[in-house]
Amino acid sequence: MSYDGGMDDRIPPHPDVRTITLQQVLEALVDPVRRSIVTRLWDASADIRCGGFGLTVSNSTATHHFRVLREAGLIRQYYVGTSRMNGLRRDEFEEVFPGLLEAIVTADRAPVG
Amino acid sequence: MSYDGGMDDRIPPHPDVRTITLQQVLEALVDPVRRSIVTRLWDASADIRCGGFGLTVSNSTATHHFRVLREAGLIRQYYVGTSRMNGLRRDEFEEVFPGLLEAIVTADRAPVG
DNA sequence: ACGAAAGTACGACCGCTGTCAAACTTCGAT
DNA sequence: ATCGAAGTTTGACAGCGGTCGTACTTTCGT
Repeated sequence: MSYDGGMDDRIPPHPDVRTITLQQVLEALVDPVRRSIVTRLWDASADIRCGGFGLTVSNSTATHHFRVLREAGLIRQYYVGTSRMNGLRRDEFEEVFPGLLEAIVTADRAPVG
Repeated sequence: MSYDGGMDDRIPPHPDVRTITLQQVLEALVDPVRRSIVTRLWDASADIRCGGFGLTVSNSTATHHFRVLREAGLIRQYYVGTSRMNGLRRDEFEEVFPGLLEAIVTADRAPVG
């Protein structure tokens, strides 16, 4: 079974959720920019295009961050026109690493008590 | 109030648990060696001295890892003779970042289903 | 008092990663 | 057909972080 949302050959394949390693996930989430992306997606009711996050880094750097998140199995990407959409693989992820994403998102939102 | 276990001036001060940042915690836990230390302490019923982990790195590297964990607020260190003991600051940590440590330890233990 | 045990401190090295600029691609609208 | 919008790719660069060896400190046991 495939885990790619749409069959758009412009997007490299998404990893099967069972091949995700904690190492990759932590390497992805240790970066503040990438963590902000995940947190935004966690709160969002709909998928968000790359340009819609208002990231403070250059386009090429943003592309890099999204790729790391995709390869870590955290987000799913697909094209709509010229926009690359990003969605959190929330439920799949929960099955493999229960509680992890929620704990990190919660921790990220509440830096001070 | 102080958070140092014993007043041994050989040990640098431990951070107050309220000053811990998620950034520091993730930077600490992204390293496999340090994660193995935390997992061992999570499972252990008693504190463990630095040499008791059987780390595959040199002594100076091990010292470095323990310092990162201490400064991130994850472990508490104190001397017993010439042995530096390490204990997980589990309950304090749970108050600040609920569910985080358990999620990571669980994820680390079950890489494959 | 002496030596071994357990770590620490200090530099040095090296690979990895986040960053950017510049050139390119692909699609949509005019 | 052309132009702009949205991202990607490539290459380069800089800084950080894990690693080690060596020298040092402190404590315990004899």
